[in-house]
Amino acid sequence: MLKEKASIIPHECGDCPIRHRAVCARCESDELELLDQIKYYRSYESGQTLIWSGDPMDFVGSVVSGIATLTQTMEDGRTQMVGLLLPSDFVGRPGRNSAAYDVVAVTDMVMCCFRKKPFEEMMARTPHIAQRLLEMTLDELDAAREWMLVLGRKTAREKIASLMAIIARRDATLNMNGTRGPLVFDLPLTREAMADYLGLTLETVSRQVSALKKDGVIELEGKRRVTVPDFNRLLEEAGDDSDGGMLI
Amino acid sequence: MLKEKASIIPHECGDCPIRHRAVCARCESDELELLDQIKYYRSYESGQTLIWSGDPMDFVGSVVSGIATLTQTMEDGRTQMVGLLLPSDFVGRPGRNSAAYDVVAVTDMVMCCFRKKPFEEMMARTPHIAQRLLEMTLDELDAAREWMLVLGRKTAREKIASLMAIIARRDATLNMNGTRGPLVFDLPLTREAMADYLGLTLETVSRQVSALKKDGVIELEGKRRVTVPDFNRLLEEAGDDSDGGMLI
DNA sequence: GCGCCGCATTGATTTAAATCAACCGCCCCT
DNA sequence: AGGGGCGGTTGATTTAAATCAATGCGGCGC
Repeated sequence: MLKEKASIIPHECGDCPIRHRAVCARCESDELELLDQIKYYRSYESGQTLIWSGDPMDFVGSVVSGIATLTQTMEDGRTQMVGLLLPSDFVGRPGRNSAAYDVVAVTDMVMCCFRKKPFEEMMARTPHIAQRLLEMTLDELDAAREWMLVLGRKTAREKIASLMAIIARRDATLNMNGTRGPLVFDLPLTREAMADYLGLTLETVSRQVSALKKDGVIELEGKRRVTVPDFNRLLEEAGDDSDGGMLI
Repeated sequence: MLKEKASIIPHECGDCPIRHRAVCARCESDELELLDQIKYYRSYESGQTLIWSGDPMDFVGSVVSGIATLTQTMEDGRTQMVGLLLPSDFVGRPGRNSAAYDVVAVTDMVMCCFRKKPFEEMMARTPHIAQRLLEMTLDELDAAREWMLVLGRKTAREKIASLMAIIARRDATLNMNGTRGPLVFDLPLTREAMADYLGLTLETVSRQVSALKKDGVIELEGKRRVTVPDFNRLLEEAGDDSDGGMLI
C-alpha cells in the first residue's frame, strides 16, 4: 500500500492537468504566481476520509487526480451522497470555518490545497478567481437539481440508468473520448456507494444493474467495466429526453 | 382578480424591502445607481408561469415579494420541485440563454428584473455583485444538498417534518419573529406542491400531515396555518440533529 | 493449497408508499 | 339555491423496493 508516490506530486501550475478547468482556470500568469506561493499538495489513499463533517477546516482546494465522495450521514447511519468530486472540482467553502460534509477518497488522490485565510484574501482582490468559482458553483447547483429529480421521482431502474449516463458523460468530457461508437468506462463506485448516491439499497442496485445487463442496455466486463452500445437507449431508460445527450 | 396593484410596484432601492439580502446587498450607493438604471419591476399573479423550461430568457432578477417554485418535469408528467423562491432569492443564471426550469408563482409576486446583457456587463465590472451572487449560490447549493438527504433517505413522515422545519425556520428569519414560544406560520404550498417538493404523492402528504397532527407534533388551524408547540420535537421527527435549530 | 475477507449476486418475504377510489367542505359563479 | 370545481381527506388494494438470508467469487496472506 505504501508505494512511493510522493515523488510525482509537485507540479508547476504551467503543466498542471487541471489548469484550464479548476478554480484557477481564468487566472493570468501573475495571478497564478501568487496562487503558487500559497498552494501545497497533499495525497490521500483510497478509502481515507479527508474531512469529517463538523470538523474545523483551515484549507480549501482542488482535486488534481482521483475521485472522492461528499456524503451526509444521519445519526442512525443512513447516508446520502451529495456530491461526487472529480479532477478539477473544488473542495471547501470560502467564508465557512467547519466542514458541512464528510469527504472520502474512493481512489488514491492528489489535492492542490490553499490555506483558507490567504485564499480568501486573494479572492477578494482577484475577481478572476471569484468569477470562476461562481461559474463552477452554478454548474454544481444545476447538477444537484438534476440529481434531485433522480432521487425524488425516478424508479430504481431509471436511477441506475441515470447514474451510468452521468458517469459516461463525465468520463467522455474528461478524457476527450471520441464521440461515436460504443462508450466504455469504469465505474468508480462500489455497489454500496452507488446505493448511497441514488437513495437505494445495495441489493436493489445489484438487481437493477443485472436487469439492465440482461436487457442489453449495458454490457459488463467484470464488476466495474461497463460498455454502453447505444447511448440513446440508455438515456431512454433513464427517463431523460433522448436528445441533448452528446453536446460538448 | 385584476385589482389595481401596479401602483404599489415602483421602489427606490433605498427603501426596497430586500435591499440588504438580495444580489445587490453589498453594493455601494454609486453601484446601486447603476443598477437602478437597468432595473424594472414586473408583477405576476398567483398560479402564473413566469418562465418555461427551455425558453429563451433575456433577463435575471430578484424576488421582491411573494413566492415561486422552481420545478423540473419529465415527459410523462412526473414533476420534482428543485427550488422554492422567497423574497430576495435570485432567478436566472448569468451566462446562460435559456431557462433550465419552470418558474411558477404560488402567490402574487413582484420581481425586480435586469436585462441580462447589461447585468452581465455590470457583473464583470462590479465585484460586489459577483461576490454576493457567489455567496447566495453557495447557500443554495447547501440547501439543495440538505434536500437531497431528505429525498434520498428520509421516510414520508420525516420528509413532512423536515419541510415544516424548513418553512418555520425561513419564516422566522424573514420576519424576525421572536425566538421562543410556539412558532406559527402559514404553509405557502398546496398538498400537491408539498408532494412535488418531497418526492411523494399528495395522498401520502395528507396522511402524514394528519398523523403529525394526531401525535401533537403540529397543530392546524384550517388547512394552511400551522403551529409548532415544540420545535425540538419537530426536529426529532425530521430525523435531524436536535441541536443547531435556532441559530440566526 | 487453504481459508478468509470484502464485494457482489440472487432468492424469499415484508412493508412503506403508490395507486385506485370515494367523498367532504368551501368558495365562487350564475 | 343549486351546481361545479378545487383542494383536501380517508379507505382499500397493489406494488416497488427494503429487509432478511444464503451463496458466489476473486484476491491475498500464510
